[in-house]
Amino acid sequence: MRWIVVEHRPDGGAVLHELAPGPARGEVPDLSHGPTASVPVGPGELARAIAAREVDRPRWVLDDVALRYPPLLAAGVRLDRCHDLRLCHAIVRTSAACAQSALATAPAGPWDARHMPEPVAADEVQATLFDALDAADPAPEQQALVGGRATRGAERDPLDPVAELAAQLDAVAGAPQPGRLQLLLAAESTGALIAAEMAHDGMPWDAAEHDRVLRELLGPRPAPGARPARLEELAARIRRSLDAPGLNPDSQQDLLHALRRAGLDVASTRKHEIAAQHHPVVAPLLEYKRLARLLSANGWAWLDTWVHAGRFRPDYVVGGVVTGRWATSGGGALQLPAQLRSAVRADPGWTLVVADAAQLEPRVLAAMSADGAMADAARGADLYQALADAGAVASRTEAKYGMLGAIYGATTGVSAALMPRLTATYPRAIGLVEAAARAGERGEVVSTWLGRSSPRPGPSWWAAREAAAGEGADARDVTEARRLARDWGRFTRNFVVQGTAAEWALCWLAALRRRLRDLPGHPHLVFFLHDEVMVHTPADGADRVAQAVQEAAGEAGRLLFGAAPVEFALDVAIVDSYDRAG
DNA sequence: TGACTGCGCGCC
DNA sequence: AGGGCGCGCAGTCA
Repeated sequence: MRWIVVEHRPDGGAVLHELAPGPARGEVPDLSHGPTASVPVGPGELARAIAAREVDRPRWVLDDVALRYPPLLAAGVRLDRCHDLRLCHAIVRTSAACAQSALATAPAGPWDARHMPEPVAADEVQATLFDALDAADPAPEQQALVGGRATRGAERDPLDPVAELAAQLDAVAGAPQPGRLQLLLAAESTGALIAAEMAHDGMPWDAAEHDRVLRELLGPRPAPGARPARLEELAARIRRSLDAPGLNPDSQQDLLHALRRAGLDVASTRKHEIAAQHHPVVAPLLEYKRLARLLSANGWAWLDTWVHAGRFRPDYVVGGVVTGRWATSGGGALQLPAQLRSAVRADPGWTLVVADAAQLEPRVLAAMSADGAMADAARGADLYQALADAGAVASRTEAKYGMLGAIYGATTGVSAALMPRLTATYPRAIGLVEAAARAGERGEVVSTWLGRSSPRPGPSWWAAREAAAGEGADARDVTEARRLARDWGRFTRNFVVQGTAAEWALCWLAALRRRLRDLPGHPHLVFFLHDEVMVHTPADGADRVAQAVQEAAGEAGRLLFGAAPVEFALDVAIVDSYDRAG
């Protein structure tokens, strides 16, 4: 495979560095003698120069796909493969598998910033770097690096993408299982391409249907800042039943006082606490909270801001969550409420293929722990039912609560009570999450299957630990330190499973994207959420897309776990609108 | 006025 | 209940 590093220049041009193919299977390039050729490309010619080379489907090495790819997409250029230096740097730098590498042990630099700095002339470099770097990352090391670019030509240029790639590949090569990290870096990078492509293509969104749903539930669209009729009506009923004429039900504080004055035994305005009361205010108040939430999170203002020309374009943030899940920085795409899914509607003549992985996290746990008994249960379409049928628990509901409790770290209630039985029946699976929890309680780093590592606890965590172990420690110090330790243990317990599930999902997505590319009619991904994908496709190609989704799930399982005997079952639906799925 | 925090909600 | 998020609001403080 060809690898081409794109070095962007401040003037909008670039230099394309061709790398020599590596010795084995051509996966990793040979960087020992630098690039084999370096071709300058003028401003305005970059998209064409890249498009011309894309016919060979090289791996494009970019400093920051989120920054560089959207302009290429706008110019009609799509990339098949890439390596995102910024995202991969973050993984390699924190991975326990690369802890001894030069990249991991170096001081923080520009590649540790949340966004890559725009390229600027040398005399402006310093200010830009400081702007881009996280405030939490102290400055002294930066000065040396920045100075290095301007004055010390012999040392590594901190913004040199070829040198950065070399450092990353070197760190990965030194890991105990380099193949896993290579897969993770490839999957993360493909994710960056997909996120940009989905933002470019947009999710089909029927604004008229959205407006219809809002009118039906809230009444006509009010003037800006005014309450819709239905909410105003409910507010009046709430004021009457609490005998609080001036009450603003949007104010938690006012509401709490009014509730208590009316004799309700509540300590907060939480939904569950209110629901447990017997009082005429309960029904209208719960309805008010439900509708007020819809209005503020996904009302007309949201529609105006996020939907244009029939497309919803959230800003996906690849690697935005410590576990490797994606985040979004706008539009709230991670929480599209069920009430509005009818607005996600395929174009005329097109349809939506919606697929989600059934019980992904317990299946991932079964595979990564190589727990034979649990893998047996994970061979069918309904893992929870299989756990119940195997006799580990009494019912499907218990199985579900028990597994979620095991993965999330339940300490009380029904779920915790199921743990002894689960531990006895699935010792390897439960042992894996328990070990991750114990490691976290000790402040150690844990890692996913492919090698993404958890962050360390912060200074206050260690301080509490010190205080509890010190001479003058009292019972409160000890209790507090134990609580913090258990909290962090629950985080690391969940990290290994959620993070590995995110890796499976990334591989699924990447495998699906490659298959879609070969199908007619340009079916394309329009949505991805943790364990769920949506493809917008010409209606007559939907069956083939559904088949591709299934094949991709199988491929993802094999990529991560080899021929592991775990089935990654999917629920697949071919629908005109999202509310018809699942 | 703007930055920040906590609350409450809803998604996986 | 227990993990991970984003967002809008209200309240606080500078």
